[in-house]
Amino acid sequence: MTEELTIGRLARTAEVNVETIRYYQRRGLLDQPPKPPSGWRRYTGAALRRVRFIKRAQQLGFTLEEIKGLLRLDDGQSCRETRVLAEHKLAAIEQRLADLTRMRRVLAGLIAGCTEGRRPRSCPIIATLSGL
Amino acid sequence: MTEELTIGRLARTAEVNVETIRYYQRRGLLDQPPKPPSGWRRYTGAALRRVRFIKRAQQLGFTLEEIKGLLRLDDGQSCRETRVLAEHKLAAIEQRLADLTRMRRVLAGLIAGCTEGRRPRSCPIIATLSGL
DNA sequence: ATAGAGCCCGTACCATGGTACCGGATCAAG
DNA sequence: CTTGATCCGGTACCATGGTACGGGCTCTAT
Repeated sequence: MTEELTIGRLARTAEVNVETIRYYQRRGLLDQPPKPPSGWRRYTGAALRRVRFIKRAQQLGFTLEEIKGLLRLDDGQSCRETRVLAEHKLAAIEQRLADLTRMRRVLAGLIAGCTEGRRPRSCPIIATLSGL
Repeated sequence: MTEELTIGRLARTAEVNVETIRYYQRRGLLDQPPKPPSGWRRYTGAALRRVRFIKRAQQLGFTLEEIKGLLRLDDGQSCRETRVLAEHKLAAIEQRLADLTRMRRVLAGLIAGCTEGRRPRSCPIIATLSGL
């Protein structure tokens, strides 16, 4: 019953468009379940989890190609290769974290400055950001 | 001399394509300096700083439209409006930081698990990521 | 058993952020 | 004063990540 996932249900549950599911299948990020000789395809909870993973990874800045790479690791049993890839991703994430942290500090400082009622000649945001 | 920035020099210095400079001008993110009656346009250090700012903001996940919004704040003297926009950006950044931090924790844990030489039936990365 | 919602498959279209290419003008070095 | 690099302006094209649509088939609820 929980397994009565048609493509539409799957899409609604994962909060994506049906077309997006099909697109992921075309892109090879998602298996297309076999089609019963005449009828509708049925998807499992695994497909749902996979779609959710794709969306989450995307929000973190991974491209579909990168995500495909991550997913492929599951099939190949090369744990070492997986680890290397994961380490690369980790390094990338840490770089992004550092950048964002810097940006946050600058923005928070600017907002504080504005709030204090200082009345700079021009808003300091661009001046400051331009020279991070 | 430092101001002898033709579009090509500007692009090379900012490490972007000449076409990208033109594109930013078309999109209204960058002013096109006046063209001397017959000759090449000259850019100032301000343009260089602006291009660098755009690239940095992009790396942090801002779209060109959003960046345009940030830059427009400089012209309008509405410090209050600026602050509100900056606060929105700050909130967005903090959300991204939280997501990335979570991702980092998960990835680091997985890598540690792999490194320990545990020999799981299948690489645990996808299984784990799918259920963040 | 029939209406209407939902699936299937293929193809076309869209927004974003660029890149490439063109013919012609301009500049700078030798 | 020529030659090769670069600029100008315009238009065309590209990759990514979808979204829309249309004609036909399948389910399910009444």
